[in-house]
Amino acid sequence: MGFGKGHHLHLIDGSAFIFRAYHALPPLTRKSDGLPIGAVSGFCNMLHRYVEANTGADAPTHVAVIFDKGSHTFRNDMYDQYKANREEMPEDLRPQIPLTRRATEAFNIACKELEGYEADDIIATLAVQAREAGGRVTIISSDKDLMQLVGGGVEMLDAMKNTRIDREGVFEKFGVYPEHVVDVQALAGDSVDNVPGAPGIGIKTAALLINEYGSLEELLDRAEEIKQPKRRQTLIDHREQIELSKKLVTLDDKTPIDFTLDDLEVKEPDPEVLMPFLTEMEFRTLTKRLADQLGVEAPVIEATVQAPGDAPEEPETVPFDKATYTRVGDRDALQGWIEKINERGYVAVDTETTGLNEMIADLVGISLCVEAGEACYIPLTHRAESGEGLFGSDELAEGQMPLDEAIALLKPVLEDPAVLKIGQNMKYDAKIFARYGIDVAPIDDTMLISYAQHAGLHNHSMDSLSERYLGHTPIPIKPLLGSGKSAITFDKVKIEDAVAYAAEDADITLRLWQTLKPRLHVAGTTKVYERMERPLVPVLAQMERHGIKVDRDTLSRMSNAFAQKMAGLEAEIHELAGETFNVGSPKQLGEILFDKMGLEGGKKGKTGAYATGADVLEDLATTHDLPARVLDWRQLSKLKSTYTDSLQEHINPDTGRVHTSYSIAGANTGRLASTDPNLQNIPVRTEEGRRIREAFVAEPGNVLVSLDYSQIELRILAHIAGIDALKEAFRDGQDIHAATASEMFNVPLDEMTPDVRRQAKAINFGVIYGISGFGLARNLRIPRAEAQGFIDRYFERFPGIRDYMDATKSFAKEHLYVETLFGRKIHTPEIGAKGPRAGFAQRAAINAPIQGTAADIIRRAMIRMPDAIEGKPAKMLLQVHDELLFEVAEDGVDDLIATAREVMEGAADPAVKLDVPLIVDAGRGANWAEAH
DNA sequence: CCTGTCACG
DNA sequence: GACGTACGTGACAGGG
Repeated sequence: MGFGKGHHLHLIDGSAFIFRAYHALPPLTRKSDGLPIGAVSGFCNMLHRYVEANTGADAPTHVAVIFDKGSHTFRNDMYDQYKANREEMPEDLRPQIPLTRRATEAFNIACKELEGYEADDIIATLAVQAREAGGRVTIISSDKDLMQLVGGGVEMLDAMKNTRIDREGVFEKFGVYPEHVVDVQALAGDSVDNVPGAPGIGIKTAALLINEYGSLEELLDRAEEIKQPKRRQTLIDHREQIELSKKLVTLDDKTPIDFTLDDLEVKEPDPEVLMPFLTEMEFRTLTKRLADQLGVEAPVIEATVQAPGDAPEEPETVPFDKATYTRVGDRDALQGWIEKINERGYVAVDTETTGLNEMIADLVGISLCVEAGEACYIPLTHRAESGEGLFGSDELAEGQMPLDEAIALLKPVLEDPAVLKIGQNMKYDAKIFARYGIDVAPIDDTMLISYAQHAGLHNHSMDSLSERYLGHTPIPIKPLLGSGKSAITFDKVKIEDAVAYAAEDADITLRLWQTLKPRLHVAGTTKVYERMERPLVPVLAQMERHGIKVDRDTLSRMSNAFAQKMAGLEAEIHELAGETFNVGSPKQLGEILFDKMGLEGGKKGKTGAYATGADVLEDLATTHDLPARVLDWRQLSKLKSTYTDSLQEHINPDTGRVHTSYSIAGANTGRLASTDPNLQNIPVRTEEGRRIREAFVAEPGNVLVSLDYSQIELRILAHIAGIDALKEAFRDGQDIHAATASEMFNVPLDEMTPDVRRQAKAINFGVIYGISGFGLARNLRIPRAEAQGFIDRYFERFPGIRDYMDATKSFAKEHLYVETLFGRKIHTPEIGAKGPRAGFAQRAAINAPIQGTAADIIRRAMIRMPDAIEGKPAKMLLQVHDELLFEVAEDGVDDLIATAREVMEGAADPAVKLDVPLIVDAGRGANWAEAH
């Protein structure tokens, strides 16, 4: 007999249960592996309580838990801003979503969802069907959007407050009966779902109007009759928006569900299914309680003990074994993996490519891992082994699915907001995927998770993390690719070998994630990771992909000019030396200078060679021509080889631009590092070098705009050390070095000489670096005693600086790390060292919070920048520690400068309230030399 | 592969 | 009292 009179259907709003459970409980994790499990635990308890409470006379005959599915629904097609202001799902909730489905099934309760529809629509469909069949319906939810369904046997139940809502209850809430709820909602809008409604009209006014005119349509048709002029105009002006709002809030009660009410009949839980699930989740109390109630033996849950603090975990229970890795060669196999991934809610991903430069390298294959030891490799463009000839075959190897097909299948998962993609250095993989039209999100990155908790302790490469935390040495790539001239690219690797290598990388990545992610919390750097490391990945990927235009002809002309000058200098040098030798060889040069010419001051280093650094040559240059020529030659040689020659090699043939790569976890202090090429050390200090920046240009119709923080590290020092005199000088906008000099030497500002100012400037910088008399003496080329005198006077005038330095050193000694204002931790394991290393470690500890805080601030600015400049004709191209470089359409320059400056100057807010203002200077021009 | 040198903040 | 010493990076050339 089908559902009908006398039957009672309960419809549970699954998402509401999940969020309530998530927010009600602390972030519990599963003991054995650290999987976040709090929401699942709360969800199960709520289900259990629900079952217990519904066994009496009024028990339902049918029940289902309804979930949302997919983030894109028909409402997004109508209105792209629908629910656009929703906050992203919390990171630790995401992997729990699939588990709540399993929990529902484990309790033997029907669990329903439908792609492209919200849970509310399915609830509406079922409620209407049940009502028409003559049955009763209780919707267990407090969502006001569902109130339009109430009436004719349909009621709502707020499980938290245990209150039932009938027609009168709806009237209390909305001022209208259920049939007019959508009219009121259409007018009032909904800020939670981002439904616009009519501006200035809330629920009260909306109900008043609907009650007066009878319906929304009537109201809109007769809007002219409304007496209040403002209200009248609003309704006339926003008619379309109101009608759209009504469509958005109206539930679809005709969703194409593939089951009937009869499928939802209440069933007893099956202990054979429920117990194993609860055991797997390691819910001790609930397992025991339900075992008692169901009259079965409670299964034993191993009491695993989590390793304390930072001690390495117990060795992995699942050994690494390449035999467990599978090769995915066709559509069906890949679809199987995608199902597994969707079920899990997370997946470790790794790409194999033809090279290390992600702007050029092509995709060769993809590996996936969902569980320790369960990984696969999808070969895509491996070449067939060549029968003869020296060059590999151009033919594709057998047994690979077409690249396009794999991309099309994987795109929805890799872009699914409900599936977390885990990688080691995800920026690389994300850039590769971006070139194939996939925008990978959301992500986690094991390299950054490690960096956020262990900067300064060890590096964060997969090899060292695997050794350290998994006790496993990954398969080296060298034997597969060879080295030197005979090296091959990954597409020439035998697929069999590639499976073992690539799948293992994904396997390791997943295990590292399981091990390291829960420890972020222990280290207290979760916020650092989530707000300052991970969000930077897409921002940098975008900047790197965009690149900066570099004019080859300019560089080439400079190279030629440098070569000519160098040849001239070389001839002179040989002439002066009386013989020819390699000017570029410090060893040969040393012998010429100190042995042959017999100059004074030759010091041999630990290798036995004379030191010939710039400082040595500069001393000699006062009395001899040869070292002076060598200094000139060296400068030109540096400019030519490092810049004018090699930058040309880095111009990408496809884009005509230079694409650097930033390493996020490269510098211990939180700074970025730029490689291949390094665009953070383009010359600027000498006129000759600065001209290289003329080759960095904007596209026609655009200009380059440079914004840089003025004296950011000194400002941070003033704040952290609490130096009132410095803070005031900054607040008054004074020349800080002159102000320092005035304070130190009792010279009025208007009598300041450039030389006194220069000395104060050197001291200011010295302080940031952890000043020493020797270092300052060398920098200023003054006697050491004099330098020490300066430092003593400085500390006398600014005693807070010495206090800061002492406090930082003792903090480092006690904790073995120091911290930035934003909570970034930089470990200082050498702080207790004896001998010369002690000094190094102490100065690094003093410098790290200052340099690191500045790095944090510009990171925060960069993370906010894409949203701030969205829609503007501007692109962020480069970061140089305290500078951001943009390429901007000519008519958008002023706007960009205003916007970007606001973001940069406000980047510390609201996390940290600085006592000194942050000031950003701006410049613009056709090239980087002009803009800087 | 290591060292010295030098470019940047 | 002696010991070395400014902080953080990356690229290139020479030389084993």
